Amino acid sequence: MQRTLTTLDYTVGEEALASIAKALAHPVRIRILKLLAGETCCFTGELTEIIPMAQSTISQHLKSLLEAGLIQGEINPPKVKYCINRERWQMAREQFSEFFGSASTSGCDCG
Amino acid sequence: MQRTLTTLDYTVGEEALASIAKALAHPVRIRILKLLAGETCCFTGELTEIIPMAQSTISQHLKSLLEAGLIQGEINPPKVKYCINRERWQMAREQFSEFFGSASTSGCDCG
DNA sequence: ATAGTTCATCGTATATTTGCGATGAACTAA
DNA sequence: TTAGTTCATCGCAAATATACGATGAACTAT
Repeated sequence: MQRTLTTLDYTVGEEALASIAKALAHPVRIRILKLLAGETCCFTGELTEIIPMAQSTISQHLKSLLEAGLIQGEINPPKVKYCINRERWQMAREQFSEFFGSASTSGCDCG
Repeated sequence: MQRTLTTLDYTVGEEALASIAKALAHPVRIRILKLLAGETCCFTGELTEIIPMAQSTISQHLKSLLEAGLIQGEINPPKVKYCINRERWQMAREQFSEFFGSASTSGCDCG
């Protein structure tokens, strides 16, 4: 959107974390990732059979996961194999871990 | 939206994780959380001074963080103090940790 | 060549998110 | 009472997200 008058510039870390979080912000994408993560190896469009959603919709979700870098695909005609991008997955894991670890454990008098 | 014909029912965990991820899906909310997390104690609407955004916009972001349970507020007239909800924060941390830990580390032949 | 399979992309409709200014509620200070 | 402060909420506009069916690209099999 970016209609903010004073251009707010975020750090790379802030952008990155928000970007990954956005990719995780829909339950069906969580499910897809869990399915892919559970496989010893790759997975394919059996997703279409498992998940009761239009094929185009699933393809769209896969695209957003791809763009977030959380998964990767390999065209394997006539199919396409998708799997977790282990490297990025690990990075994401660390980013979240660091983020959640940043809060001081000392309580506050709120609430 | 929910225009899916076959009602897709997600698990509680899927919904919960997606819900928290949604709250983290905007860089300004990441920044707000980092600010709150960095304080030894609570924080207030100095956010409005630190972050170059309309007061109403910040208030809206705070609301979504509240609804996600990640922060809590205490009315302290004429101000309002916000702080991290340590309990929910810890829960979120564990949920993400578990989620990211679920992927088998064995590589795949994709990509 | 013809038909079938698998998948991405386009176009469309609707819902949600994001941002702002304006207003009002709640309280304090004078 | 009258101002002033702090914050939430409303109403609006624009951008994104979500879902679908339809179509097309790429490849296989016959």
